[in-house]
Amino acid sequence: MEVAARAGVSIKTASRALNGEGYVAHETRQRVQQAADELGYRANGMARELRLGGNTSTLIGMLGGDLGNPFYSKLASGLEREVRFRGLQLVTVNTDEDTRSEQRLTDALLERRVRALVVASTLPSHEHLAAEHRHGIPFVFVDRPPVGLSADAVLLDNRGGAHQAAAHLLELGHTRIGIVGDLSRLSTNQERVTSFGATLRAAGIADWREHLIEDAHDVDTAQRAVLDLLRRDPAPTAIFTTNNRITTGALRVLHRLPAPPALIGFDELDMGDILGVTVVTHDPENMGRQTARLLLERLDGYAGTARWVILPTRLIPRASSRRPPGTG
Amino acid sequence: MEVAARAGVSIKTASRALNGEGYVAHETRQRVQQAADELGYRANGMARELRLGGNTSTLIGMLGGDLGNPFYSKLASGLEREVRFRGLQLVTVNTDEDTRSEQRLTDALLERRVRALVVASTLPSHEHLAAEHRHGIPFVFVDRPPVGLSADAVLLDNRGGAHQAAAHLLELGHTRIGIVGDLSRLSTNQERVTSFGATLRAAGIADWREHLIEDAHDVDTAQRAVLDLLRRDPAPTAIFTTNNRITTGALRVLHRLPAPPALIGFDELDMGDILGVTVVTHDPENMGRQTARLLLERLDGYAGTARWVILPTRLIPRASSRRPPGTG
DNA sequence: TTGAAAGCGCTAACAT
DNA sequence: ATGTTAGCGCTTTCAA
Repeated sequence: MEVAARAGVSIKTASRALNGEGYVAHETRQRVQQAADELGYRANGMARELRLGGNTSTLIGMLGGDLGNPFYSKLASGLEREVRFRGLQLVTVNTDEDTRSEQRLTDALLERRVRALVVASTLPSHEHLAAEHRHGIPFVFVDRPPVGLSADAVLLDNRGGAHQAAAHLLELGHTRIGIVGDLSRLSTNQERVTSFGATLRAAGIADWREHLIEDAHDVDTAQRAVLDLLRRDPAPTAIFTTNNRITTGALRVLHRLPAPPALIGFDELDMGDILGVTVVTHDPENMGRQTARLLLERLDGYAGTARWVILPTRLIPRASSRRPPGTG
Repeated sequence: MEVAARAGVSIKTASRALNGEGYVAHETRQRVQQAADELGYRANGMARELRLGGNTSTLIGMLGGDLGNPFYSKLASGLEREVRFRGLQLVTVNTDEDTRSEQRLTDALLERRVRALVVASTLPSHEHLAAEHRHGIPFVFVDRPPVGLSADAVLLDNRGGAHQAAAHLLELGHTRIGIVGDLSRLSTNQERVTSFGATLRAAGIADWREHLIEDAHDVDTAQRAVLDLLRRDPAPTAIFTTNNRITTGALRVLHRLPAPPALIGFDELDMGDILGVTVVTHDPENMGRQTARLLLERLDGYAGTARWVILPTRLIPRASSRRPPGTG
């Protein structure tokens, strides 16, 4: 250690001084501190952890496909606040929904020995994590469940939420309802779409898939999908959008229409109340807290079977669903 | 290395096999690979980097006070996409605007030897980073400039944007204009407020500070501040909000009013066009790209003086500022 | 094609 | 109160 030399002490004494361990003469400590400052010295955390055996990291990794989405950022924020109490730090990485990226970033986090990993994955399978998981590093999956791997998860009641949305529209007399969905391979989307459809079918609407458009993954695509639905004859009198981005796209189209169809979106919107959009809402920050809870219990030694927490959703009726089927 | 033992080879051979270096017998490689799989082995990135001397990390750290804010998440996303081309990975940490947290997280990232650091700091000074910086690890400050330290930065033309907002309102005939600002210690806020005020003063409005409320850091506080302004007699006929959160708070109040004052907000809003809110906008993703550019040039060896990039802002007039001063 | 030894920066254990 | 030795898991260098 360069610092030790400059201060004229042994390497170990320098270490003691810098780490504030006892048994260092006042004057020595000062000399070391000064040398360190002059050199711009910073302890090498990697070497320390390497020496200490690897489970001293205070880093929790979180991996997500689209952490820019307010849903995930609120989730992360709830999680972060919770783990911070325990002296743990959250680092997040964004995979941009790119599978290769997700692989590489998972490796990077794991190789750097994060203490635990929170995964909001878009991958179709997580078997590549199985070995790691058996080795003891805790994973908690959020929003989307682990596949090919038994691990803790915090999920939404997607089926329940979609069911409420469908029931609400049926009650208002709608029978021709369009659905605009996200990537069809995503489990969240599948659950929302199929549950919504099942409720329609149970009400005697057998051909609900006629008005289903999926894979509208961004706002622009969603806009086009909604336009497509509206141009049909007869056009749907109501539309269900399966997430916040898609709802945004739908709003961009609908707000220009003199007599727009009814609208229900999954996920609350920042301006949902102002815009009067009926939504199926839930509490992302609470999701973060639940995630933290599972994580911390694992860190505290719980080694039982994987636990899944399913969080409730709630329908908030607002103006956008009050438009009766006749108006369109 | 446990794997080596299990495969019955030397530790070095195992290393070679796993890293795909040449000169390993086919059969040996397979044996090693199998042993690794069975053991759930994962290379220890810390040990590798330690051995390699420390500048092999592919991690870029980004530190922000409120990465959940769409402004920062868009910025991060622009940055991420850019560095990914270079095989670099972005990890972000959120300090929740907490000074102690910011300190600790900076240390954590630096101790883990990230390759470079992007800082959206809320600290009043960054002198503690000076030594580090001299040591060669590149910093790029975004949104808020470095203080007590000479480093690259990507900033917004806050003064210009605020000036445009003020000029726009003056042109429309407003003379009693409320301002709701963020934390007064933040340089961004100071620039926006003082520039806005200077433009008013130049137009003969000397008492503009009468209608200034600062430190409205979250949506709720902003709501209360706007209500406070509106209850005054005479109330302002227009309001300028210095960031997206505050604008959101203002909208919550104004949208319920029969004859709301005019409104201009700094930062674009997700639903800005739908809601018809006049804003001073800019391009956060581009900010991320510019940040990446400065960063990568440093990584490529540029060692010249610090460079500041100031990005333009643009006024988008929409319905919310078309409300004339007489209406309120 | 494989292996042995040394050392990256650090700290625990044991001297002194 | 301070120093020495060993070793964390890896890779580089040199040898076999």
